[in-house]
Amino acid sequence: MSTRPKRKAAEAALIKIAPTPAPKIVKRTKLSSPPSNDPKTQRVSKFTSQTKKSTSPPNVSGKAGAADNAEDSTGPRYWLMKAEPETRLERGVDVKVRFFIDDLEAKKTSTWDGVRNFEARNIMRDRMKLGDQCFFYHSNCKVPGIAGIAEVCKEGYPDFTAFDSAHPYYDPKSDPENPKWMMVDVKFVRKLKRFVSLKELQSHKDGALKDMFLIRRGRLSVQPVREDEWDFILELEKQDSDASSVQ
DNA sequence: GCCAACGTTGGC
DNA sequence: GCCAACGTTGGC
Repeated sequence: MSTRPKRKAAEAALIKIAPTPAPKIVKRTKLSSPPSNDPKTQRVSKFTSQTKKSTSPPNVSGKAGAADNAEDSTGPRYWLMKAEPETRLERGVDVKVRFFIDDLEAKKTSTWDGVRNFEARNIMRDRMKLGDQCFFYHSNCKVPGIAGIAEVCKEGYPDFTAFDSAHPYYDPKSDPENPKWMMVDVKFVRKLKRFVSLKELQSHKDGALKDMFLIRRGRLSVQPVREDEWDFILELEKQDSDASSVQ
């Protein structure tokens, strides 16, 4: 997270956090993801975009856009969350926000902190529900792509890393009384049998994945995945990588 | 490391 | 509320 809020700073966070003051929040598990945009962008789709459980209020702000996935009321809903598996320097300092599928597997669950983009925040705050399935995507690395699957195990709540001035994802504009940033917790489900790279996904950009958010608007760090896209990608997973392309 | 795309900020 | 300047994301 850190400045760029991207993904998983969590770990880093942990690392750093631990030592830091962060008092109130005890639980930080860690992970984070990136941020992204805001409300205006959203588009409602034909699917309904409402969240299903009535739990959450319709936020005005946002729904995520895109075609949204599934979100609707029934059935499982799907998302894609980006994590950065490689270390990244910020202002010359290793911010240690790196987080990848093996880290989640080892930890079992993690916070998805560090997202500093309104649209992504709105998705986590309003639309991600317990049990929703998420592709765990590796970004900003040599071979970007989908590495595994996670599941939402705690719905939106304040991202406490924003309150900690010692944390790389600190945001002075967010305070506990009026949190600006939200996160969810996810748990490890499984790694894909083989890594499905962005390149491979892009090879279907004129076909089954032509509307996929990742392809159309790559920058959003937490984004919806339609059920048909989800299923298609799981079918790709079953094929030989050779068959398709990409490694 | 480059750079295009795009989100955010802030003046007006 | 528009829009230009600026900053970030993230693939390559």
